[in-house]
This record gives sequence, structure tokens and C-alpha cells, in this order.
Amino acid sequence: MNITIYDIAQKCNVSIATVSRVLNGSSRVSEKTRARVLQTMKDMGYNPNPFARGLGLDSMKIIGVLCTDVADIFYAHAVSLIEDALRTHHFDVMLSNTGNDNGRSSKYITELTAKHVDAIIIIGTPFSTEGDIRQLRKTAESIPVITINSDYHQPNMYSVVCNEKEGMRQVVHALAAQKCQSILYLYDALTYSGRHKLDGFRQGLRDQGLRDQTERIRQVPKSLEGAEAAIDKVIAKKISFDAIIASEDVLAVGAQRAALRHGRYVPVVGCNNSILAQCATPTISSLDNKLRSLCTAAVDIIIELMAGKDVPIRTEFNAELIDRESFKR
Amino acid sequence: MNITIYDIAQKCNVSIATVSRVLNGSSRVSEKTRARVLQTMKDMGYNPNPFARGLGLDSMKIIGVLCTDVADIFYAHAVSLIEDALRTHHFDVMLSNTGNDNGRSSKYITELTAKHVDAIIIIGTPFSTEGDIRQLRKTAESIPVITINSDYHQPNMYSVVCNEKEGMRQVVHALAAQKCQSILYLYDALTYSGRHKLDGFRQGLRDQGLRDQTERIRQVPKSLEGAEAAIDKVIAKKISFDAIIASEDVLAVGAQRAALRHGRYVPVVGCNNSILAQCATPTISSLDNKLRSLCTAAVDIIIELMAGKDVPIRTEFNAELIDRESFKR
DNA sequence: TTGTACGCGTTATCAA
DNA sequence: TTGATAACGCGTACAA
Repeated sequence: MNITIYDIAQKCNVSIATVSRVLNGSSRVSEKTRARVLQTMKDMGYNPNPFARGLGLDSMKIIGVLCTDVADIFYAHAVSLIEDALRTHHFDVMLSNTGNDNGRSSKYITELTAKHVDAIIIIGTPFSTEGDIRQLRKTAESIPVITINSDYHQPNMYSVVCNEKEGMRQVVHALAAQKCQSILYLYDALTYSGRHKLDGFRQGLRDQGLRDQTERIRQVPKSLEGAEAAIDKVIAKKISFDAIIASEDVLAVGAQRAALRHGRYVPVVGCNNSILAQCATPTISSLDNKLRSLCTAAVDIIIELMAGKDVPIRTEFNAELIDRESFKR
Repeated sequence: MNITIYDIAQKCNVSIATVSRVLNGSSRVSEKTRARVLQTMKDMGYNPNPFARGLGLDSMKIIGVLCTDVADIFYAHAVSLIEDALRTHHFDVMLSNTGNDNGRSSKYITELTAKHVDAIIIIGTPFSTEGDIRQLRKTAESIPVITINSDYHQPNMYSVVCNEKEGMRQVVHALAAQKCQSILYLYDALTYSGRHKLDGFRQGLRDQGLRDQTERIRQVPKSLEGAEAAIDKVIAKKISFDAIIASEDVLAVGAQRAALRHGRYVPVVGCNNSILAQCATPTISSLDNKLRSLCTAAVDIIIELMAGKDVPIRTEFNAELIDRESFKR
């Protein structure tokens, strides 16, 4: 069995209360006994039992982190950043991967709350159905819920987002400045982020007085093959284009490859600024959604909430276009 | 406050003991009361408090998963696979990212054990110093430690590996069959996996009666730029080569790009079979280390261990070369 | 400054 | 088949 405060107390000829006080620093303990207790704690290799502590405080300093797929390079990066930031505040991360079984995502939330995590960070948009969102709202009643790149507008939920709509608008402007008139737009899903990017794209077209053509906006599976097939199809249909924007780097890579295969050398812009964009030849420009800022902001919100401070219900960052080879014509 | 078994007991006019029995299924309870209890549990929205349960059982059905960097596509994929597998067995994942602060990695283990996780899965080689390994051994005395792609040979530790040495040997053979005689080898670190791959490379050379030339074996930073710089240097030094092997896909991508920039079109082979290899042009062949098998095996070991079964202390899989465009000459 | 005693929600061990 | 009750380890009013 493990060492408990009883063992320490006995060894030091004090009560468990004193040991507990030393443990929590706060209350006044004489310097002499404090030193003695701390020493024997080290000697005996004591560490507090989190279950017992959690039972009383109903907190185990664990944050639930929820996303659709940690294997995805974007989410993985986010999880990594969040974990690092939380660690500095002595919080642990309980990971929950919803996968894509939409409509039943609420069960992951339920499981997480059943574990009594102190707060939940949600990356992306795993929840979309009415039932899921109802469950989410209910969860938010008991613990803070921080969302990254989505916004459910519910009480006790805090949203951290990147203004990708505006970013995408500027991408269109930048392409237009290079005389691109017929921009192909590939996207995989209309999540919060996906919708805003598409909106920004359309807004950009309008700004430039360009027509918003449905045939140049195409939904594709989130994979290299999905994007390649889409480009093949567009070319087969003789739909003209002089630039490609993709809502995900992986799509941009696939699209560029297919275009080059057909001898079409056009500017390609992806999103998320992941390493995939740099692996392609030519390297692909990408709209950076400031993941690091988003993640540290999310963690900061949790820390401040725990400290009883007032925090903004919405925090917004700017996107930034990272210019690479593929951007030139 | 939350619903407890006391509430349920009161509502049903039974004792908490009975409720607890219903909860744990095992003991004999009359069918009538069982049904009644289950019903009221549903009605009142009861779910057991994991702290209290953990306090009694000293287990909260949480597995600690430890790796150097979840942001790395390889580890991210591993974590994802492990999480999925554990979830089906109702275990949760506590994530721990050591980063690269070598020599102090033991503190992550300490923190994890302090949280009383039921077992630890270690991916890769975050531990190398004597102190770290001593700590690891100590941890293994109290809970099972499963390592993926490393082997510390300690009691109560279970090792799951891929035979990348043999795989790499066969890569050399395959290249030799294409008349490649001067193979460049790039690696980033001599972890367990890194050592074995390098050993396999050398073994392959010997098999083929080729010389093992130090100048063609180069350590580089794990990045596109690192690999590119290395190739630039090799070419500047006029070291000849007719093929490139890299211990990581990302290095392979960078190396191929640099080589192509110099007009050198040679076969390139990476490792881990990640999406990076598919993003490059031409697509890069890669030695698949069977990550899925490794991860499910690791989880299976935990499950069987918990069930008191006897499990092998070492489980080994074969690597497999995935052939892509870059393999042809 | 220190000690006593209770509560936290479950599981497990006795009795009944 | 049930019920009463003692752990489990810690935090903390309240008392001294």
C-alpha cells in the first residue's frame, strides 16, 4: 500500500491535520514542524492520493480535451499545444477522440463529465445535431466548456476562434491582384471553420466583382485522392480555373498535384499552415489560423476561470496568409 | 450536488449495499429489486463518482500514455489508435508529452504514477539517461509498463516492437536489385528504432558486399530543412550517391526535394509510411512499421494483464516496404 | 499553533 | 437475499 498522511503524522508525532496543512501550504504551521513534516514526506516518498483529494474537493485537476481525430495533423498539433500549456499549470489532459460518428458524439461528453473533469476543451466541430448540442449545454451548466474554432453560443461556454472568414477574403484579394479571375474552391466539410472560410471566399469574390460560380465550389473527401479526383473531374468537364483554394492543406496538396499532372501550373492556397503544405512541390501557400494563439488562449481562459476571474466569452484572432512558391504564377 | 447511491437507496427503500451490488452486477440480488434500482438510477440520472470508486479500488480505469511529441504525425497517429482501442475497453487516456528535455523525463513518469493510473504505455524512446531508466523500473514495480518501439528489459515491462532492422535490410536489398551501390543514409536520432534501422542498413550493405561508408551516413535535424541542407552539403562535397534512405518520412521528403533541385533523380525511401510520403512529388516509398498492429497489441496486453492472464514480455511485428513512385529510377 | 472528528461516495466484510 | 458498518485518504470546521 501507499504512504498516507497518517504514516507521516505518526512519524512526526503530529496529527494528520497538521500534515494536511503543510501539504496545502496555506494555513499557519510553525516553521519547525513544517520543515520536519516536509522532510519525512521526502524520506518516505509520500505523494497524496488524488482519489481521496478528489473525493473531497470534487476536482482532480484534469481537463478533458475533445476532438474528432488526433491522428489528423491539425488536431494533433492543437492537442500538443494545449497539453504543454496545461502542464505548466499542473493540469492533466484526458483525451477523447470522437471520430466521425456524428449524432452520437454526445456520449463522449457524457463520459467525460462522468469522470468529473474540471473543464472541457473542444477542438473543431464534433457536435452538430440537436441532441448533441443539448447535451453540451447541459454539461456547460456544471463545468466550463471552451471551444476552439466553433461557437455554440451557450451559457458558460467560451469560444476561441480565428477569423478565417476575413483571412479567406484577403486570400481572394491577393489572388485577384495576380489577375486570377476563376478561382476553384475545394472544401471537405461545413464545420464552423469550413462555413466561415467559404463565406469569406464568396465575400472576396463579391468584393472583386467576380461571379460566384457554383460549379467552381466543390465538396470533396478530406484526402489527397479526394482532391485529385475533383481536379480530374473539373478538367474533364472543361471548367476553366486559374487558381485553387482548398479549405485544408491536404486538399491543396492533392489538388496541386493533379493540376500539375494536367500541365496546369496555377497558384494554390491551402489552410492551417501544416507541414503538408511544405512537403509539396512546389511548396504551397497556406492560411495560418494561429493555432498556438488559439490554444494558449483556451488554456488561459480555464486558468482565469478557476481563479474566479471574469473572462470574455469570445476571443478572436486574425488569420495570416503564409506565402510560398505555389503562390506565384 | 450529484446523485449518490444513498439517494437511490432511499428512493428504493433498500440499503446502499444493495444498490452497490446492482451497480457491480456481480453479487446476487433479487430480480425484482435489481430492476427497481436500475430504473430509479435512470430516472434520477445517477452516475457513480469515480473518485469514491477510485479511493476504494485504487483504480480509475485510466491509462497513462507517454510520448515525446504528439504534434509529430507518427506519435499522433499512435495516440489515436491507442485511444480508440482503449475506449472499447472503457479505459480513458491520460496524455503526457515529454518534449525533448532529456534526462528529466522521469518527472513525467513520476507525475503519472502520482495520479494512480492503472498502467502506462510509452511510445518511442523518451527515456535514455540512467536516472530516467531507474525511475522507470521503479514505476514498473507497481503498475505494468508497456513500451512501443523500445525495449528496456526490466521486470513487469512489456515490449511491443516492429522489426525495422530486418525491414531496413530488405530495403537495401531491394535498392541493390536496382543496381544502387552508393546509398545515402539520413537519420535524426539513435533511439531504439533509430539504432535498429541503422543496424539493418549496415547489415544490408554487408549482405550485398557493399562498403559501409561513414561519409554516406549522416545525422540531421528532424526537419525538411535539415535534410535539404544535408543533401546540399553532400553534393557540394562531391560525395556520390545513387539512392537515399531516410529514417523518417519528413527527412525523405526534404532529401528528395533537394536532390531534385540539383537535378538528381534517385530512388528515395522513408520510414513510418505517413501521409508526408504521399504529399511529396514524386510520392516516396516508405517502410511501414505497422503502427496499428503495435498499438492494438499494446492495448491487448493491458487488457489481458488486468484479467490476470499471462502475456508475452515481447511482441514483434514485421515491417513492410510500401512501394511508390520514388522507388523507380 | 495544533488536534479531533466528520464528510466525501464506493466497495467489501460481516451478520442477519 | 439483504442490511449495517468499516475501510479508503484527504480536507476542514471546530475545539483546544
